[in-house]
Amino acid sequence: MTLEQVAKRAGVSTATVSRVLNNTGPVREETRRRVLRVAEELRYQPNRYAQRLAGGKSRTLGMIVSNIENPFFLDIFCSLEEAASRAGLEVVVESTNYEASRLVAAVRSMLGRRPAGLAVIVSEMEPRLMEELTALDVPIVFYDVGRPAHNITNIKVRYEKGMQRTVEYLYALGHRRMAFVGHHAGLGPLQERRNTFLRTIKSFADVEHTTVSNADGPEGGRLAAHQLLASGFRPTAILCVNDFMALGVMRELRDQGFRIPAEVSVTGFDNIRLSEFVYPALTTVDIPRRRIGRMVFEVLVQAEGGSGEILIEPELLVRESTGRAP
Amino acid sequence: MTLEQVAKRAGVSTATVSRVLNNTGPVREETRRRVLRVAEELRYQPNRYAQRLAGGKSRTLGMIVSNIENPFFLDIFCSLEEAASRAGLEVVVESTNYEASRLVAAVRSMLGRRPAGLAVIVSEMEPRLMEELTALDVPIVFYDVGRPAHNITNIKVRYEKGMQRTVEYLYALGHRRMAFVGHHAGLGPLQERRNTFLRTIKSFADVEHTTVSNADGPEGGRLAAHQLLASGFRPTAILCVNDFMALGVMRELRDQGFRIPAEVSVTGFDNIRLSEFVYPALTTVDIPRRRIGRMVFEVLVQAEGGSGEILIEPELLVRESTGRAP
DNA sequence: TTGAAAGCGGTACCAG
DNA sequence: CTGGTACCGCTTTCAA
Repeated sequence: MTLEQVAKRAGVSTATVSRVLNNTGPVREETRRRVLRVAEELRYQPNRYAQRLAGGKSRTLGMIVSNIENPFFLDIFCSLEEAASRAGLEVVVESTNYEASRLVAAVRSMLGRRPAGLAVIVSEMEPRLMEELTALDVPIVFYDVGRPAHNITNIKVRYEKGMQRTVEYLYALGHRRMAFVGHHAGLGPLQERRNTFLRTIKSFADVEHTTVSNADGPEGGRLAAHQLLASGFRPTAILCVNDFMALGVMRELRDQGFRIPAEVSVTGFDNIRLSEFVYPALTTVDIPRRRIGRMVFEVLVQAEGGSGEILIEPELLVRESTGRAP
Repeated sequence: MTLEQVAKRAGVSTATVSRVLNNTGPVREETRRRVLRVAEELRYQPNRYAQRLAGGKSRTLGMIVSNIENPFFLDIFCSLEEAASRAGLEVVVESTNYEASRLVAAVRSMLGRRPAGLAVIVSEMEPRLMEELTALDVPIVFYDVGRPAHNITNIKVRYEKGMQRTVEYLYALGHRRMAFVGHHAGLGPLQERRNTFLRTIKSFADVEHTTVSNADGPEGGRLAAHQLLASGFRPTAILCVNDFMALGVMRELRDQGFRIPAEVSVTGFDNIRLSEFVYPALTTVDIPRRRIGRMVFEVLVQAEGGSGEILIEPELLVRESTGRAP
């Protein structure tokens, strides 16, 4: 089913059909009706590829995330998508599973779509990618990775601040043996988080500590906790790099008979919606994902790029999974 | 950056560039190298729209789901995506939020992409949509809704069976006051589930029961439970239409001081991965989402459509959220 | 082994 | 108001 067939059947030119379908340019009311009717009858659906090719300006935003199954990323995607669709834009996502090679492939693939903007919300990075992207004139937003540059704006969360607050809070509750559970310790931003933990903890001379790492997600969290406990270390508090992993950590603790928070306190990071539904409700650090999604939209579409850095202040949320050290 | 620019710079025709980039047709080794080098230098990225338009056969699958934030749908998407990308296909998703109008829009939008196949994993339906789709020659898979037809295959879960098992199980544990928590009670498949509950329960003459409905998701589950308890009815078991809502139901029960399962038993449906990480681990009915994702792929791509019905047998998984009636 | 050129299905400008 | 037509950027014959 093509525009031409519709045109033929309606006895008009393709130009006219295009005009009525897109409400562009004047068309006699009667003609309009006729075309509309035929298009309806034929169940005509414009070929999007032809449309884009001919059309010029792009109507799609690209978004690359590390792990779409982690609600943190999913939430950002959903709010971006919401804002975008309100403006008549579509957003296509791709998930890299934290692999730099997939990130490169994803970026190339997105670029092939000639997007109106690109959001790169990932933890992995490939140095040459930065150069490549810097040269482009597509508006880009990075989260966590990258540096501001022409047409590139960065969104960064003051992770240290959240971490610091958390450690101080736990310390005040009497905790002196803490562990950090993370994932992909080799990737820049994630390594940095681990280091932040280490740095923070060292300012308290009398705190024993350790860190473990496993896959992102509840299962990874569970395995990490398992490793941790198997090592013989007995933390009274476990700080997780994100809520998603914290879910698994709590499960493993319970399976091994530890009460939360009576015997072990657990904290997360992100404040995914699930975190207040689990039991005990998770003490965590809020990162305003919906706000981030909207920001991404604004930077990409309304500011049409710009450049610079946006800092987000995370906020400690005390709930039920933490308490006085035993 | 276009093919032509690459061609010009490499001193060859666009045809040749196309050949080397796609590895189609013979090209002298030296020419190939030169073209490749230039393409690299120019960071050439083919325009996907032009490619598709010229190319002919589609390399994309469309998938429409009711609520991408519900892990049930997300899991199916991820496994389909996995299978597809292994075969060099991409899949684009759209989420309807259970609105029939959005379903219609989503289908049209997908059709505009001239997909190689379309998966419609939703609970809402629009009668005229069925006709429209039946006329098409695109392979289609429905889950939950629709009827088999030419090029249309249906995947259905024997919901009654799972429900029956669950009720029997709870009955055997002594439960005589049960409630069903659902969402979108007006939509066919969901209404059917509620009815299944009602039908099943009626075969046990001495069971008091009721049903409530709210939005899909933990928050909806919480609100539903709130309503339920506010009504004065005191169920000893609450059966949820899915795990996602069950999370919220459990939270509300606890907030109101009920112990699970000592005072109230809770069951879910789907067996999303989260269900074994929450506390208490959720008794639920397994629906093999990854298998469904793979099936969708096979039907769409390998069988290139076909038609018929695929039945899936769900299985009760007893975990910690259910126990003897108090 | 390579190039010229005809589409693919639209959009939009220019005449009429 | 409407039609003719030149692209958009790539793939794919068909000849050379």
